[in-house]
Amino acid sequence: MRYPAQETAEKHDRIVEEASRLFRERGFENVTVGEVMKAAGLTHGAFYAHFKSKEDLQAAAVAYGQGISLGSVQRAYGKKGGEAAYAGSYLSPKHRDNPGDGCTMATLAQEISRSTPEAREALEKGLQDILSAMGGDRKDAIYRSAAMIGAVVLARAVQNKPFSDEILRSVHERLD
Amino acid sequence: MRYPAQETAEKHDRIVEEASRLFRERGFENVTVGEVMKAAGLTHGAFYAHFKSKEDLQAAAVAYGQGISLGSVQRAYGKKGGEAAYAGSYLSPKHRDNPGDGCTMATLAQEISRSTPEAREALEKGLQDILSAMGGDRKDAIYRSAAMIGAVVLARAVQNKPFSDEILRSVHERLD
DNA sequence: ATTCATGTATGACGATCATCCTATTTGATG
DNA sequence: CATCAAATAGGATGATCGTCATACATGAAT
Repeated sequence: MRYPAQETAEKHDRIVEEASRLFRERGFENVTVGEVMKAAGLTHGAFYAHFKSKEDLQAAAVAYGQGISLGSVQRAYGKKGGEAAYAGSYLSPKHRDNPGDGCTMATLAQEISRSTPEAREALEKGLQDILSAMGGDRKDAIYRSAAMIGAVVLARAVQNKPFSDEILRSVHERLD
Repeated sequence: MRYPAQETAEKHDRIVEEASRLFRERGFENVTVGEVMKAAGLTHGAFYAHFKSKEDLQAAAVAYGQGISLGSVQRAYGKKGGEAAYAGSYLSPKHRDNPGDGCTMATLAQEISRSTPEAREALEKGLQDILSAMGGDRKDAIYRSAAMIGAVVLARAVQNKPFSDEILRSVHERLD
């Protein structure tokens, strides 16, 4: 590599980060390669020097997003009462209202289901890692994850704010 | 109307039904207006005699799908042990493997979140109706719905079959 | 300093798709 | 039977977007 290897790697990472954020905000289909590159401070033509295809980027963005989520879980569960604290922040209006900065599964899981094996693999590995990090009974971890994801998905789909808040609160109460 | 009103209405319904099925199978963005019309036995040109736009059709398809789901809930909860029976069928491999014939929220909720107010309204009304039909404690109905939807979403996203089955089973056990 | 593989920018291509246009067909109505 | 609004078919249009081609810039290696 004649370009500084480090800078290239940083640009690569920035593309993935911006893609991950944009995808979570608007879904894979509603974000163009050009937008991602612009957000990363480059033009669309340079994209294919970094990724084989948009689908390739999608898989990388899912893996990145799952990594961020895993970090959140590890950080929360590392402290006392982490399980409750994690549920509290996951089921917060803040998380609901900021999908671009939140859980990848709660924004993209359905689209990923219909996506490439690579993207699905990235989701799956992330989920397994998260379940491990949650520790305790595995069935419990699965159940809690499903309930939290379902709650945020519904809370985001609903337009009526009180109803949306009610969904978050109801599931939160049942998980304590 | 010079065309038989009944036949026209039936065609209208068939378009919505086929659209609902196709959208649930592949998502809004991956189904074209032409495909829907073909599935309904018509050509793409006739579409705009029935709907204002594709978005209009999406909202109608969501409303239709939610209506079907409401019927399922009402039918199950009308019998003794209906709550358990409903969870059993919702969390079944059959439901997971046939999204085109299943719950609209479990396939399209995330896309609907980013869709028109009309589509979101259709989801929201359907959810409220379903929660009412589930009866009992409303908080309980909400949390059961969130957990079931989250479970199916995750079970569909995951590629490893045993893991996918495990997700369905784990959530099912916790709901009994 | 010269070289040259790696990145980057700009523009173009080709495919897809929602939507519109126009001509044609249908059958209820009078 | 004649009429004509409603419905349909088939094609055209215009926009979007992933991807590629070409030319240029960069700076590590020699």
